[in-house]
Amino acid sequence: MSNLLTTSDEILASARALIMTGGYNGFSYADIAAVVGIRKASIHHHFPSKTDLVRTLVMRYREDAEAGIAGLEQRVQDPLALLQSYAGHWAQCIEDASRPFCVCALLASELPALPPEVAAEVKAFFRFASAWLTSVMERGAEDGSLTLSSEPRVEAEAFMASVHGAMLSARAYGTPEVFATILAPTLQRLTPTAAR
Amino acid sequence: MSNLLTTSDEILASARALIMTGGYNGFSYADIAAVVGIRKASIHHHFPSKTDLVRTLVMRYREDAEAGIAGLEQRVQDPLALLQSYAGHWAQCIEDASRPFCVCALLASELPALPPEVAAEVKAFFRFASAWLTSVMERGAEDGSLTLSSEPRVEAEAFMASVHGAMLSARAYGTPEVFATILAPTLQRLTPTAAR
DNA sequence: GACAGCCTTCCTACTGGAAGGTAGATAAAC
DNA sequence: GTTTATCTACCTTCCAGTAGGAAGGCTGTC
Repeated sequence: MSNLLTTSDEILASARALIMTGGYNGFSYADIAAVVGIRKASIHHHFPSKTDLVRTLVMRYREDAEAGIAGLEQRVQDPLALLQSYAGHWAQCIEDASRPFCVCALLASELPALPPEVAAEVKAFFRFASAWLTSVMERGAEDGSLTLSSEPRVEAEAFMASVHGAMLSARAYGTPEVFATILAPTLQRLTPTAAR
Repeated sequence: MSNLLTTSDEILASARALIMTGGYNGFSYADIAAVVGIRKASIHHHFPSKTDLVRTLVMRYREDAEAGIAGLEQRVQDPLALLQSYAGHWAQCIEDASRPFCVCALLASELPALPPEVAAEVKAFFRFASAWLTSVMERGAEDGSLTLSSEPRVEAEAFMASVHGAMLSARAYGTPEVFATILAPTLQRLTPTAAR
């Protein structure tokens, strides 16, 4: 086995790509098998049920996000720059079509139809993202690097909603630039007048 | 037939409710049959294929939205009040769980996996909503009832993104109030300082 | 008014294929 | 020699969709 990725990782990666395009009910074990190059039954060896597979996938997705955020926080301290990096990250993912949609945003839209175990993981992702953005808003309000017009918590939720809504519009119009176009004024509003 | 709704209308209504909870692949003809109280085959008489059914449903959804907007424009002239009514409409729909999600927002998230005919109708809905919101922003900028920080087009896209993102968050957290919480600062930013 | 033919709507019964999942064998790895 | 990973073969259930027919209503003609 000269491969860098384990089979289980390949299964997760292809499932993630498939979910990003069509959601939970938009892919099957047969689809994954075709991409990875193994048989359906072999997938069941790694993930007994589809629920197991997607729950693991979402857990891993959140862990990756947590690691990404931790890394970002080490490189960047300024709250405004953090928000810009976050938005910029997604702008790039959408524009180069590498990760055209947030897995958890897509799954959240079909939340009532998801297996409860998966739904719980999706909710956990939202809570994590919200908590991080709230902490960024709090730091920005404190050191004056962000101009908030509401409490940090509300500002964080509104920011996350803009990101998700902008993703949706970019997909609906088929024009990736729309994402950056929508985020630009959102970020500008948070920028102190002195820094403009 | 003492019924007020035709069977075809009942089929469309139950399909709409089912799509709102789980998207295009989240329901089947059998699900509709169970709700409406007829057999699967009878649905095929009204809508030969699932694509036909959903395309018709989205077309009708857009027509209803157009009629709703036209009615609103007759009752309300002030641009800010129009935006407030629009947001308030959704806040109510989400809070009383009657229409907990926008059909087109949900379908847009799975756009790449939809039949092309359905995808085209979803895109048309986004274009309509965007055009209307842009016209509201333009009128508001002209008569001073709205304070814009970008061009009307951009402001309209950002507003729509906030609405869709707020819907998603309300669903993800399972707390309908989040929708209004997110929209409040968005509307406040558009309100002229004198009117606050 | 009665009948004939047609149209609409719904039915039962079915098809082929895809879904998620299982049983059990094989072969290499530890 | 047990564990791990994969396979073939199969199961059950569900899916969208079809065939063909029964019931009832509408309409035109005598």
